[in-house]
Order: sequence, then structure tokens, then C-alpha cells
Amino acid sequence: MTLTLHNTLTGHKAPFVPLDPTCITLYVCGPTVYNYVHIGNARPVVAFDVLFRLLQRLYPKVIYARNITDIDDKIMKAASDAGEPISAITDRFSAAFAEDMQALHALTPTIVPHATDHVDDMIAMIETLISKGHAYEAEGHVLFAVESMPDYGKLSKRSLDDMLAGARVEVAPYKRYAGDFVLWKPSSEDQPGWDSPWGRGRPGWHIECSAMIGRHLGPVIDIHGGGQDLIFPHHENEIAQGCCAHGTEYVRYWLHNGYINIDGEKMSKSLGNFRLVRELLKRYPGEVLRFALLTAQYRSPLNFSEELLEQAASTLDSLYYALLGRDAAIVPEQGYVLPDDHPLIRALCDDLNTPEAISVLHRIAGALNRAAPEDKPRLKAELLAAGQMMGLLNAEPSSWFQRDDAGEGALSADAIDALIMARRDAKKAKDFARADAIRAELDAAGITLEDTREGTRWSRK
RNA sequence: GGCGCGGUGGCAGAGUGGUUAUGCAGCGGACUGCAACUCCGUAAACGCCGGUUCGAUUCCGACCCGCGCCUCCA
Repeated sequence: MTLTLHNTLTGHKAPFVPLDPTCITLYVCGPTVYNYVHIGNARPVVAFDVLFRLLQRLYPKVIYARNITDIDDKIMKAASDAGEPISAITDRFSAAFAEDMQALHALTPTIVPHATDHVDDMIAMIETLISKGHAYEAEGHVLFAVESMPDYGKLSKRSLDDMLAGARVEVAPYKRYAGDFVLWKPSSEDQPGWDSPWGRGRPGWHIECSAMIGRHLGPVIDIHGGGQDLIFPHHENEIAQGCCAHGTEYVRYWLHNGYINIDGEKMSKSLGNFRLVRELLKRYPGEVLRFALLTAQYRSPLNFSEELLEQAASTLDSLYYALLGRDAAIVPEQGYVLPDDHPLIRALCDDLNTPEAISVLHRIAGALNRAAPEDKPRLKAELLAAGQMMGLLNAEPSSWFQRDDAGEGALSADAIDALIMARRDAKKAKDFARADAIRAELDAAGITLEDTREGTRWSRK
């Protein structure tokens, strides 16, 4: 099965041809850890987690790196506001990020490099850039000279003139050219800093990714992903650094996910209209959030709303119902593996067409619901395997419906079981009025009952 | 101003030069003591105007509307 990916560099979809088919390299920009992450930050994590799973299915080895940016002026401000060292802030929020992403069923990347562990690599890369004439020192800063790179702007498809025409920032006086960007900047005594050939200072925004990619994945990698807002300047500048330092290509396929919108507007920290993953997790299982993120293809904008989450929840319920079975529990066939040309793999191979993949899940679930008993084990195994490719259907079906997320004042499982026994006795005695009263009582408490041949099942609404 | 993306049924969201996904919600039916789940059936869409074509939601052009980026941002 050929994987096809939309490459921002070329602007169209093309078959994925790896540098080395025995080992795929994937890098995704991770968070700057000074706050809890919002659902918009989670989108690339989930989208590229699906890509990671798919690549692992298609190739023998995949090295996936997702960084933690733990030095940055925003972190410094947060630390200063809280009266704590930056490490207290970055430790807390990188741990929170890991927890949140685990709750979304994102696999842990092969490597999670931290910027502050790679300052030496960054300094070495900056020295290389200076020695090759692509960077210069000025007033304690080191700047990348964009004019030294003929095809600068090829990712964002902008010429230098266009960029400067629309510039809305003041140009620092020490820049030779207005478009030059910072590789290294000086730190004052009270600011975090590292010794360098240019004095005590700290790295600029873009150099960490280039340095960590060089260190862990090599000078040229297969795939680099991130949000669309990183195309310029972040990824454009990464290309400049990587290509000029190594004298090679830097990234072969650039993938960018679309934004999450709230009421038609981009969700962002600066607009203040964000929804924290941590808050959403108090109200919805992580799998519901994950499913909601996968309902749109990753490059499309995704409008985020309560309705979207409710739809995701009820759709997952129906898939889990299929796994649960109507009567006898279904034991999935052991050792089932999705074939290479399975519709789900075909859908994901088409630039991660997750909506199409979800429709495949529905087709399998429908077949499972209709199937004769002897066919059910294979179909259940197929549905589970298909779900796993997308990081979905991770829960045991019965626990999915009986999950204890109802909060304070909710009925305990024991209390529910006692009422179900009472109702069973009433039904045996043909006292349907009493049976219905118990159903109504449980319904008011948010519990739905279902009578099956195997007995009564309950689930929380 | 420059560059780019998009407008699909009540909602979400794929896709296609003709037979027009999928899900949620709706409607009818089967099943059920009643329900729920499930199954069967059903209705409903391609921003506007031209062009190409036997045929356009799909290709081309103009227009309208919305959104994004242009050194904080997933």
C-alpha cells in the first residue's frame, strides 16, 4: 500500500518515498511548557500519532521525536511571575503535558528531547553557520543572514521583499537585514543563560529543533510535522538553519495540520478562546476528545463545540455497542492482523483520511452487528485492529459504559446492581409497574438499563 | 498591500465528469411486557453567475462570502 502525503513544500500530495525504507525518521514540534496545553495543541499530537502508528505498520522501524521546549521568554516570564526557577515551571508543565497526551491515547514518541539538554549542540550548529558565512555576531546576538540563502522562503512561498513589505515589527538596529532572525541572544545576570563563544546567553526560538533533529535523527529526515502557524517563521527558519549548516536537504516531507476554530475563529492563546485539554478531560473521556479531533482530515479546519464532543461520544458508544454484542460476549479471534489492502489502511494511506477511516469502522461495526455468531469473533478482531490503528476502542466495552465519571452524588455500582436485582424480581412476579418504576428511578440518576438474553446491563449516560 | 486556504443535506464531514460516502439528529417499520441496543426502510446537499461537455457538485473563468499567515502561536 502506497502512503501518499500532502507536502507543504510542493503544495500537493505525492507518494511517500523514504530515504531509508528500513528506518523512517519523523519529527513533530512539541509544546513550550509554561502552561497547560489546549485542545489546539493536542491536534498535531493526535494527528501525527496516527501517522506514527501507520508508519509502524508499513515499515520495520520508525524513529519518532517530539521535543519539549523548556527555555523560552514566555517560560521566563511565567517563572518570574510565580517566583520560581524556570525548571520548576518546565518540570510541572512537561509532566502535565505527558499526562494529558497519554489520556488522549497518544503513544510516547521514541525520543522526547529537551531543548536545555542540547544547548551544546545548538552552539556547535551556530558556530558552523558562522563559519560558513550564514550567520554573524552583533552586540552579543548571533543572527542568521537570510540573504545568504538564495531560496529562503520556499516553504511559506514568500519572497523576502513580500515579507518585509508586510512586516509589522520594529527592526532591531543590530540586524544587517530586516529579515534576519536570532540564533542566540544575550541573557542578563538574573536571566537563565549558558556560556557561549558570544558570552552568556540563550538560544533563539528555531535553533533547538534543527539541533535536536541533527543530533537524534541526522542531517536529513523524512517527515516533519506541526501546526500551520509554524510554517512561517519557525519551519522556514529551521530549513534555513538545517540546509545551510549541513549543506544538504533538511526535511523531505513537511506536514501541517489545520487549526481548531471556536465560532469560526482560530483557537489560540493570544485570542484567549482556548479550551484546555485538562479541563475537557474532567468532562469527557480522552478517547472522546481524540475521536472528535479525528472527525476532520488533519489539514482541514475543525470547529470545536459541545455538539462535536456529544456526537463523538455517541458515535463511540455505538462502536462499543458493536464490540459488546447484543447477547453473549464475543471473544475476538486471536492473532488477527489487518491486511495491507484493508480499507482502513487505504484510507489512512491517503494523506491520513481519518473521516474515511471512521466510516470504515462503521462498516465493520455494522457487519459485526448483523453477523452470524460464528462470524463475530473475526469481525470483532477486525474492528479492534482497525480501531487500534487510529488509537481508538482502547477500553473494555463493559467498562466503557460503566466508567465512573459521573462525579459526586452518583450511584455506586453496588447500589445499581441492588436495584437491578430488585427489578429482576419484580419482572419475575410480572409486577411491571414496579419494574418500570425502578427503571425510571435509575434513569433519573443517569443510568440506562438494557435487558438482554444474558441479563440486564447498565450504562451511565 | 502580498501570499494562501475554504464555502457539500438540520449538524459534522468525505468524495466524485454520469450510478451522488459515513455518522449524529429526524421520520416509518421489525424486535421488546415496556424500553434501550440492533436491524430494515426513508427523506435531505453540493455559495452565486457564466463557460467547456451529451452530461458539472466535480474542470475553467469571474463574482460574493468566510478564514489564515506576513517574525508570540499547534
